[in-house]
Order: sequence, then C-alpha cells, then structure tokens
Amino acid sequence: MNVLNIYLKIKIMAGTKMIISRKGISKTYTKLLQAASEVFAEKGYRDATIADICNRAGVNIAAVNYHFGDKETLYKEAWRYFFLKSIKAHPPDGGVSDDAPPKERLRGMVTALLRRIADENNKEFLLVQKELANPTGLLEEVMREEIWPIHEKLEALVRELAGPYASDTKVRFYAISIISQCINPMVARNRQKEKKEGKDAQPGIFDIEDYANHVVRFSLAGISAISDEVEKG
Amino acid sequence: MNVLNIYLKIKIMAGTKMIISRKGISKTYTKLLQAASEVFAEKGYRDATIADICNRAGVNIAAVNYHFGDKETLYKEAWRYFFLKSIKAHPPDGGVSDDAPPKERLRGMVTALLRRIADENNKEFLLVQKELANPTGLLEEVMREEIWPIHEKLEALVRELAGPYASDTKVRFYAISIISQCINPMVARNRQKEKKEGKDAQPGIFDIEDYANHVVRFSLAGISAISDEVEKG
Amino acid sequence: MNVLNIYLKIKIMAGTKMIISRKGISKTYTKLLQAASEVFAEKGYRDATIADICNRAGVNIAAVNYHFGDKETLYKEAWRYFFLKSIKAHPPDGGVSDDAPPKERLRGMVTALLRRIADENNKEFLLVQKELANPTGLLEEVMREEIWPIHEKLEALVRELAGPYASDTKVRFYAISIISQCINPMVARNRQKEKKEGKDAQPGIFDIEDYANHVVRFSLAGISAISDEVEKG
Amino acid sequence: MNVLNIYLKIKIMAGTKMIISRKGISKTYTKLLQAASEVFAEKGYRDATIADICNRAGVNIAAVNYHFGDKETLYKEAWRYFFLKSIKAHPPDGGVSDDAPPKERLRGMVTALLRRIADENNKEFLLVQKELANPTGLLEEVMREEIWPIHEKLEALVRELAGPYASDTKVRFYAISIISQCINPMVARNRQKEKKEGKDAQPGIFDIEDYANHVVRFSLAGISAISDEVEKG
DNA sequence: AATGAATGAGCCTTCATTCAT
DNA sequence: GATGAATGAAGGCTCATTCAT
Repeated sequence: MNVLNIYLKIKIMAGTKMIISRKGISKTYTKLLQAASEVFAEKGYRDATIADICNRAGVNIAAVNYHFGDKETLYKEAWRYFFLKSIKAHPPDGGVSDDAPPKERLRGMVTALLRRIADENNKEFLLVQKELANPTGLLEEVMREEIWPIHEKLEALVRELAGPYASDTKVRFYAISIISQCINPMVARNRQKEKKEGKDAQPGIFDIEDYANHVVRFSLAGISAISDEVEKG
Repeated sequence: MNVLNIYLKIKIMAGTKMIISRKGISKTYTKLLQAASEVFAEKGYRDATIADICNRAGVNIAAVNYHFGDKETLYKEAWRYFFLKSIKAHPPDGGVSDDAPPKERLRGMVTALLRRIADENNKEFLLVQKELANPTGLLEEVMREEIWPIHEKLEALVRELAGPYASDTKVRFYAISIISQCINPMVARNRQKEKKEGKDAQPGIFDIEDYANHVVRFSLAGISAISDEVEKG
Repeated sequence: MNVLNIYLKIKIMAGTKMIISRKGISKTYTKLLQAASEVFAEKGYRDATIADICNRAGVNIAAVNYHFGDKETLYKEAWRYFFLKSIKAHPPDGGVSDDAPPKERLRGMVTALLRRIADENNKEFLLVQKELANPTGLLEEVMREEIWPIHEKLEALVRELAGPYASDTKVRFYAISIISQCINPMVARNRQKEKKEGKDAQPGIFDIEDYANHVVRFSLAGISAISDEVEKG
Repeated sequence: MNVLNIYLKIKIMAGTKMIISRKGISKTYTKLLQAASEVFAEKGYRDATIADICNRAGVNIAAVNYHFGDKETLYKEAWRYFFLKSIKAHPPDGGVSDDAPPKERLRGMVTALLRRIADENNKEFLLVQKELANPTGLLEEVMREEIWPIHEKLEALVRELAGPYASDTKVRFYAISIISQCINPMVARNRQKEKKEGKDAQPGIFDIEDYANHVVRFSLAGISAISDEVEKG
C-alpha cells in the first residue's frame, strides 16, 4: 500500500439519530421512515430496494446511508417507528379498566388485538408477518420485548378465568387458543384485502366486532367446560 | 469442388467420468427438487440462490435451466412435489373412518393437521408460510386447490356438530377458530425449533398429542355452548 | 490426474459428411441445412442459436454437433449449400449468349444479378450481407471464390464497352458503379420487404425489370460519355 | 425506552483515491460513449460486451447501468452521439453554396457523402452497416429521421438536373443510382481497410477524389442521356 | 444414426454501499 | 444536511458443446 497516501477516515454512526440531532427529527429522516415502512410492508426486507424507498420518499439514494448507516438499521427503525404508532392507537386492554370483571377484560383484549391487526393503516403486522416468515433476525429482540408482555398479560387473565385448579399447561393452552384465533384469521383477512378483486364471495372477510364476540364466547365456553371437567374429575 | 474438401479433425480427450457412471444413476431432477425444497424452505424464494440449490444437489448450475426453465418453475415444482409427499404421509381425516361419530372425526382431522404441520421432515408448511408472507403469486393457484377442500370438509363436519339451527356465519366462525388453533401455534413451534438455542424455557414448545386433545375439547365446548345459547335464545 | 483411469477418445469429424456417408445425404442433414440457412439469414450468425435451428428442423439439439461438428461448420455449409442453389437458379450471364453484342450481355448480367438478389426464396444475399457487416471471417474464402469471378467477368465486359483507350482505373470505376447500382438498392429492398408493414408508400420498392433497364441505360451513357471525353481530350 | 439505545459504530477506512482526484475530472459518461461506439462498430451489437466497453473506457461495469440503464440505450446513445459528430464534420452539401449551379452542388453532395463514409475516424457508417445487416430495431427511427432528408435533398437536385419532363420514377432511379455508387464501394473500402493485411493488390481501395469525379461525371452523363432520349422519344 | 441429459463459461443486470463534493 | 456519481459483488439466465447410451 502506498505509504504516503494513506489516510484515515473515521465514521461515527448513531443507530438512533433522533436523540442526537439538535433541531429535532429532520424531514428527510421521517420521510424515509414512512416510505421504508410502506415498502418493507409491501415487499419484505429482501425485495424492498433502497432505491425504491428513496424514490417513494423523494430523497436521494445516499440518504439512507447518511441517516441510518445501512439498510438493516433502516429496517429496524422503521419497524420501531410503526410499532410505537400502533401501540398508541390500540392499547392492549381495549380501553377496559383493570377493575372490570375478567370476562369484560378478555373482551377488551381480544377486541383490541383484532382491531390492531385489522387496522388498514397499520403496517406493523405485515412487517411482523414478513419478518416471521423470512427472518432477518433483526426484529427478534424488539419483537420479543413488545409481544411477550401481551402474552403474559393474557395468561394472567386466563388464569383468573380458569380458576385456581387449572394447571400451567392448561392455562398456556387456553392462551394459545385465544391468541391464535385472533392472529391467524386477521392475517389471512389482510392478505385478502390486499388483492382487491372481489370476484367471488371471499369467504374469509367478515365483520370484526362479530368475530370478536364469537372469539370471546367460544373461548369462555372452552375454558369453563374444561375447567369444570377437571374440577369434577 | 467439394470433392477435396474433406478434412479430419482429431481430438484427444482425457477424463475419468466414463468409468465411474454406468447406468441411469444421477436423478438430477429429483435431487434438484429435494435440494430446492430445503433451501427455499430455509431462506424463502428471494434469498435462496440457484447456485445454493445446485450446490446442495451436487449438480451444475445450468441444470435448473435445463430441467425447469427458470427459478420460478423450480419453486412451484418443489412445492408441488412436497405437497404430494405431505398429503400422502398425513391423510386429512387422520385415519378415522367416515362412519365414526363426529367428535371422533374432529379429533382425527385436528390431529392430522397438527401432525402434518409439526412434521419435522415436512418442508411444506415452511414454504407455505414464506409464500404467504412474501407472496410471489406463484403458489396461489395450487394452494387454493389444495387447501380449500380441507377447509370445506371441516366446515361440513362442524355443521354436523353445531346442529341444524346454526347459521352459516356461526359455522364459518367455528371452522376458523379450529383451524387457527392448529395452524398458528404449530407455525410458531416450528420456528422455535429451527433455532436450536434453548437458552430459555421456550414456552411455545409442547407435546402435540396433548395439544390436539386440548383443541378438540376446547372447540367442542365452544361449539355446544354457543349452539345451546342460540337454541334457547 | 488419476493414472489408472485415463482413457483416450479419438473423434474423427469430417467437414463434409455428404461425401463420406454411403447412403447419400441423410434427412436430418438436409433439414438442418435448410433450417440453418433460414435462421442464419434471419438473425445472423451470432443471434441464431443452435437450439433455434434444431427446433425448426425438428431434430435433436445434438444433431448439429453430430453432423457438422460445430456451429461454425454448419454456418459455412449452409452458405455453400444455398450459394449453389442460387447460382444454379440465376446463371450470371442472365441467359445471354457470349456471342451477343456487349450491350446485350451487360443487360443479361445486370438483370441476372438483380434478380438473384431480389429472389425472395434466396437467402444467400441476406447471409452475405450479415456476414459482411458482422464478419465471422468464416465465409471470406468461399465468398472470394464465388464473387470475384463475376466481378472479373464484368470488368472484361466493361472493357469491351469502354474501348481500347480506357485506363484500368476507369474500367474499375465503371464496374464498381454498375455493381453498386445492383447490390445496394436490392439489399435495401429486401430489408423493406422483410417488415411487411406497408404503412407508407415504401419509396424504395420498385419493379425489377424497370430498374434493370434503368441501370443498363444509365451506365452505358456514363461509360460512353466519359470514354468519349477521354478520347477527345 | 429508546433513550439508552444509542450506539456507536466506528469504522476505519484506508484508501488512496481522495488525493488523486480533485475536481469533475473523469467524464465517465463521455468515455463510455466513445468506447461504446468503437466496440459496437468493431463487433456489432451482439458481439460487443459491456465488459469490453467498460474495460476500454476504464470504468466499472455498473457504470453502464448507472448512466444509460442498459446496453440497448447505450447503443442508441452512442450512435446518436457519433452521428452528430459526423454530420458536423461533413455537412451534406459539401460546402457548396445553394446558389451554385446544379452540377457543382451534385459534386458537393457526392464528395461530402463519400468523404463522410470514408472518414477513418467516423464510426458512424460501420455502426449503420452493422445495424442494417443485423437489425436490432433500435436505430430504425433515428436513422429514418437522419438519412431520409439527405435522400430527399438529392432527389430535388436530381429533378433540377433531369429537367421538367422527367417522371417521378426516373428521378427516383437517378437518385438511387447516385447514392448506391457512393455507399456500396465506400462500405467495401472500409471493410478492406479494417483488415490491414495487404497481401494482394486489394483492388477495391482507391482515391476518394478520383472516385468522386467519376461518380459525378458518370451520373451526369447517365441523367442527361436518358433525359434526352425521353425528350426526343 | 441419433438423442436426452448435463455442463461450464460468460453475459447482462441489480443493488447496497461508498466517494467526493 | 444532502447529493449525484461511481463501484464491486453477486445472481439469474443463455448457449454451444459434450456425455453416455
């Protein structure tokens, strides 16, 4: 290497510029986050291209590197950004007070979760779904942080409903059943809405409130029936 | 004029292959399907590279073009191939006769579906999941053909269980609840198994037979409870 | 290299199988020549693919290698094949006897050349044109053999017409003028016919006999005028 | 929660380029056009490779994509670029004023066209020739735009020379004869110069000015002779 | 004589990233 | 803070050729 011409260039990159920059969040930065969340949600991490995102954001292609360092960081930040928006718009308790009877609180949680996933403006679950299917490993930590609390809260509630004799396994199964009933059909529903060709009856699409009612009654019946059996047996 | 135009071209080639292979041995086609299903299941359509697949299959890169034309076709064929293997290994009725009482048949279907998804050697659902999340549009048709019949069969069974007074919407909701309880946790379970780092309790992993029992009892209770309400009300 | 497994394979390839094979020209061989001449004439050496040719000929892709050794040889043979057909169909003297007066012989040569190039079934000039533009170097020798005699014959004829005082340069120029008038517009004419969209008047297409008359009169006038000048001057 | 998420990533990069380049130096775009025109002219569209071109231009392969999008566009732009250079260097009227007598103007046009084609630095006609023989269809429109006007101008001039009684067909034939005498031998001449093996007398190569004189006199004689015939007859 | 299977080299293109201002 | 220019690595695909029967 040419001795005389060596030079060093030190680059310091902050994962979250938001906090560092003095004048608040820059316009370009926000536009990029918005565009990125849309494109990532539409195409997934791999198929989304930086050029795509910058194009939609109306900024230069080098802006991603400038603001976020690389594609990965942009991806993580976009998810974080929309997770915060989502959690603010859809509090997990569904607006039901902690003092309300358990059944009401269950209805609150189920409805909140269903609405959150079904929210057309909420790209969050599309991103999550794509991440789950094609794991980049990038959202793992942040997802664990965000999702696990909800699951735990639900388990606690279910334990109340199932009574003191229910085993841990039972309680876990109850919680799984409830969450599955919320997530799976909603994800399918979103997918169907994406392609707007209503050529046939589209059997999967339905009214959210109706379905929420169904899930609550179906699950309460399941819990009490099994719990009764157990108590008797 | 042509008379003297004869010329000889002598080519001397040295090699070893001739001795090694003798008869229709290397089924490149099958090896490619196998390798493709693995790599596609692991990485998804986009991240899987042809080089990867051919490498794993131990064949030349151009073999994909020769046998399948392009990556897309290989993808579709790999899925079709493994779907057939899967459906053969896990008949949807779970081995329960059509004459058995409805509850038994429900148990059969649920168990079959759970086992099918949970089968570690079955790449099919990994592929499906990746396809659902990052739709290439390639499997759409074939998936509709294969999956819809199962759903319809389940709906018919649920209608038996729910009694004559159950509305179509109710029946549909029952079916959705049941299928969701099967698909969602199994997919999550597979994902957890993929990364074998059992650093924490891995709360999602459980015994399939136990869970199958749970789903059947939970769902039967849900169905009969709601149906009773309806009849009375 | 593995000493024990070395083997030798000697391949003897004949450029012109026709002469070697006992039972005459094989069907596949001829079909290949025909298909090759078409495809080469349409697309040129480089853009024509062996798969294309074999497809059109309805034979296996390995047939080219089997019968001709490689693409180059097929190319040369196809040209030779069609050159012979062409020269047979269009004798250079146009059917005019060697005893005829020079003007008649000129008319014969010009007409013959024009017709030969314009012959729709004659792929020869398309091939030549493509070869001239994108020289593979393969037809060079064969073209020199075939084309040069015609040129020389024309020069001899022109010398008769120009009279004894015409310099070599003059004679050469005359010949060039005449041949150019034949080749250039005919090539352009073929090109126009290739794309059959007669959307506008297609000013280049015209009647061959009319044009032949024109060339003869135009050229005779040119020759005699200049020769007269020279003689006087 | 984000507060502590700041992280630093320090990257140390060593290189030498900074010192070497300082100001808008390397006109990659122009270098590419130049190199492309050369390579395309030498090898034709298909045989020219992007790697070749970029190599000769001393730029990275991806530069073609960046500046031109793809090979096709580069091809078109290279042609357009050199056509403009050519037309500037060789104005079609050959520098003869519009007021000059028709014969002088004919001499001007013929000489200009001959020189233009024969110009060794002018890749334009090589490109055109290759395009005509192996049409990519890409230059079609642009060629029609550029070449047709010259042809029309020549026809107008010929009409002057041929007198008022000449039919349209006659005039067209005259123009074709003249242009053919220019294009065809020049193209052949270039081809011969390309391969610099002067092994034999290379009968095609000659002095341009001599040939220009010949074409003018030859053609004028042709025109006046035929026109006279017509008038008399 | 003829062929389906297989191969290796090479080409165009894409794309995340970096340069240099 | 922001950007147009430039790059290197890699991927999918094509195609003439060869293998093995």
